[in-house]
Amino acid sequence: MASSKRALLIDTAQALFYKNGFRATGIDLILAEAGVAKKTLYHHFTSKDDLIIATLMQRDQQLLLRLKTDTQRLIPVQTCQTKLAPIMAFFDALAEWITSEQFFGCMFINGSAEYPRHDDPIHLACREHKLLMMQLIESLLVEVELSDKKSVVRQLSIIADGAIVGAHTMSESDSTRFAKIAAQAVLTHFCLNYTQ
Amino acid sequence: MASSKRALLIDTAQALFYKNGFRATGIDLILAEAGVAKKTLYHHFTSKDDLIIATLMQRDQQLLLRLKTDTQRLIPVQTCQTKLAPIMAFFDALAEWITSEQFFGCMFINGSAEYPRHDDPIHLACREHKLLMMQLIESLLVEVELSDKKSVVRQLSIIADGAIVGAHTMSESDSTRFAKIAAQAVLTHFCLNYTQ
DNA sequence: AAATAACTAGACCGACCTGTATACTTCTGC
DNA sequence: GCAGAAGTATACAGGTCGGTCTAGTTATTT
Repeated sequence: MASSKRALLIDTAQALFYKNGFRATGIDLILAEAGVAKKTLYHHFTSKDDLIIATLMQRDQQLLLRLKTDTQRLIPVQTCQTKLAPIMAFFDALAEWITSEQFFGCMFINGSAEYPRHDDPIHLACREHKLLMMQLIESLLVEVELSDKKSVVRQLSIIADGAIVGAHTMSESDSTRFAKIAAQAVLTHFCLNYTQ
Repeated sequence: MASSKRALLIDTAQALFYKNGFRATGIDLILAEAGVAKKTLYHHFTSKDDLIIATLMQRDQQLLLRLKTDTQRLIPVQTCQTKLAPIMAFFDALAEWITSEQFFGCMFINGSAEYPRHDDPIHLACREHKLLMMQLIESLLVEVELSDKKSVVRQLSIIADGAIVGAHTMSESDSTRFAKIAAQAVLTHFCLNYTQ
């Protein structure tokens, strides 16, 4: 195995950063939790910020993969029109994630909150994830005929983010239910071939 | 004046916390910026967390007042149905705030991100603000006949939060435009007496 | 005018932070 | 089997953190 320690460090850091925040989580805690020497960390990463970005990149891939997989699994159980099933299933996948045991909001929204400067590499990494999330939403709308697809993608992205924030900030895990309803309303409004 | 220093400290802290984050902003920087002695800070506040909460409470009042005022001002220029004008004006007020010079997201979303534990006093203060925000949205819907008002309030609240997050995390200030469109779609869908 | 409250300036504390250096050990590829 | 990479353990540097303390100064109130 090339560098299992590197992977172990990222996994440990991810759990701690997500649960407690980036600035609140010290290097020493990560090292103690992972059982790894400090020298090893700085062998694989140039700085804490570098570790944060690597953590965000892994989280990005894992979360998108999870949402994609869960969405596909949930498409068949949708009761709506076939072409809308993928995007509706996406909101169910979102609900599963949000109501799962370990949910502390979106790591990327949290990251951009802790590193507010728009030119900060960490902030930019968070932005990158949100762009990929929008691409995922767009990919689930390929079969849907919309009067303005770009606009609908933006609207659904906003609704998804709002649901995540609502669930975390207000500790109300049922926000995805309302997000799905809002998404349906948007799709009804802009779908050219919609049948209730 | 009872305690101008206390007000000065809160004002200074608010600007710095908002721009740079809570944990990233040290007590010493606030004191230097405000030109106030450390002893004075700990005369008015028991701890940094106490100052943070006082800051959040002031911010809560100021932001809600600003949004209420701006909403009232923007009601007359709405082109939609009269009864929907208040809530539509709210999304324009949101847009004015988001596109204003100094915007670093929602201080309460950021706060709950930095203090993720749901029982943390700071997290709870952020939650409180979001509840008041929902009350504001609800108050703008009094004249609107809706099939399920509670549900619509939640949906609009989610859309508003999504717009704020989108503007900050993705650095795209036009998110409120799409939020307003989504809000219109939701209202169209649930409004009993809607006419386009 | 006296007393009390609010304030300044700055030293200081212990804890914690990121990151580096030293010295040694284990693993791994050729 | 040996060289080099990757690892451990730990001390340490240099700084910042929140918070306390002392001592003296200004304001306010009665």
